[in-house]
Amino acid sequence: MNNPFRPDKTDLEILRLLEQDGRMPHKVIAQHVHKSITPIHSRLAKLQNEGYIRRFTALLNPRKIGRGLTAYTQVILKVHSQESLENFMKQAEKINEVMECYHLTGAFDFLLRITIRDMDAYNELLLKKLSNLPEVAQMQTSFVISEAKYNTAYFYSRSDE
Amino acid sequence: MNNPFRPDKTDLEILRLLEQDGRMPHKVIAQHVHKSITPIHSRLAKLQNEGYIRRFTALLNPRKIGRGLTAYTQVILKVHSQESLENFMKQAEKINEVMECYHLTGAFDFLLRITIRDMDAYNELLLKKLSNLPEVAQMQTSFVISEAKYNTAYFYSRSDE
DNA sequence: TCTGAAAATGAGGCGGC
DNA sequence: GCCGCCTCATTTTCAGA
Repeated sequence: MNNPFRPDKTDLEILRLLEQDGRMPHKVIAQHVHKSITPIHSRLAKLQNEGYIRRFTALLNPRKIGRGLTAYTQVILKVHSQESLENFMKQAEKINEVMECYHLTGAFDFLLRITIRDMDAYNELLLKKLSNLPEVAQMQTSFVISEAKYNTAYFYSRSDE
Repeated sequence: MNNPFRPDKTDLEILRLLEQDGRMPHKVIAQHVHKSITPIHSRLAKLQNEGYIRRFTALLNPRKIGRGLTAYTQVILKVHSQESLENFMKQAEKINEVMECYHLTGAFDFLLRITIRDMDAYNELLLKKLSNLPEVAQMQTSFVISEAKYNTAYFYSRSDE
């Protein structure tokens, strides 16, 4: 009954390998962890059921698909009521160019990661959408000059180019 | 010879589907785009060769694997020479907890995304590694209270929970 | 470039240890 | 909880239009 699942070393190694290559065959994983395919299969099912793996995905190259400009925008709200916070988050989520939105401690309230084609497109986004968000008191935007590191793998530090 | 590859609508749809599910079978993709399996296979090979797909990966749940705390740290350097910038980037890349590092326009120089177990672990990281980076003049850190949106898919806005 | 089909490889299920 | 075998699904290659 009360048997909380805790991944062992083999489970963590499976996660590490799948972070490196989400399509690695079970056979290859099995060789790495010195087991047969069957336990890989059952462990993987368990890891997914327990929510260790959010999803499998293909990471694309934003430059190639017209999203070459990345902006980080700091937002300060006028009012910090629950309603105001929730409204802002709801609006931000709906904007496709906003890839990430975090509520933060510190000098400002929210940090947005925005990816978009170019500065002209950003200008349009700013005029048509961002500047119309009613909860916002101040916004300050910085643009990414270069990406020194971008890594989604917790168990394996790898800088994708 | 000079025949630059430009993805057509079918290619973009394949990318969109693989962003949603990096393990979607070619057969299922084929049904979505009303083609047979063979062209899916060859188009996918081309998209990978041309660098449209960076890689396939499993996105993990950071809370489950002891990386429940996320920090965004703004860094200002003392000196802005090429050497100083490059040294800082090299050092930042080497720190496993630094998942992303960007050189930015604006009021500060770099933005770091740091994921780590908890505040005690952050304290240790700060004392042992971050505060020893010689190029740094100022650092200001904000911690993530909540993640309103986290999306890696450019063609399909989806907020992962 | 596509369709259709064959060959090779991988995934998922079952009994036994 | 693991192994080996079996069956089914998927991937990859190939002939032809």
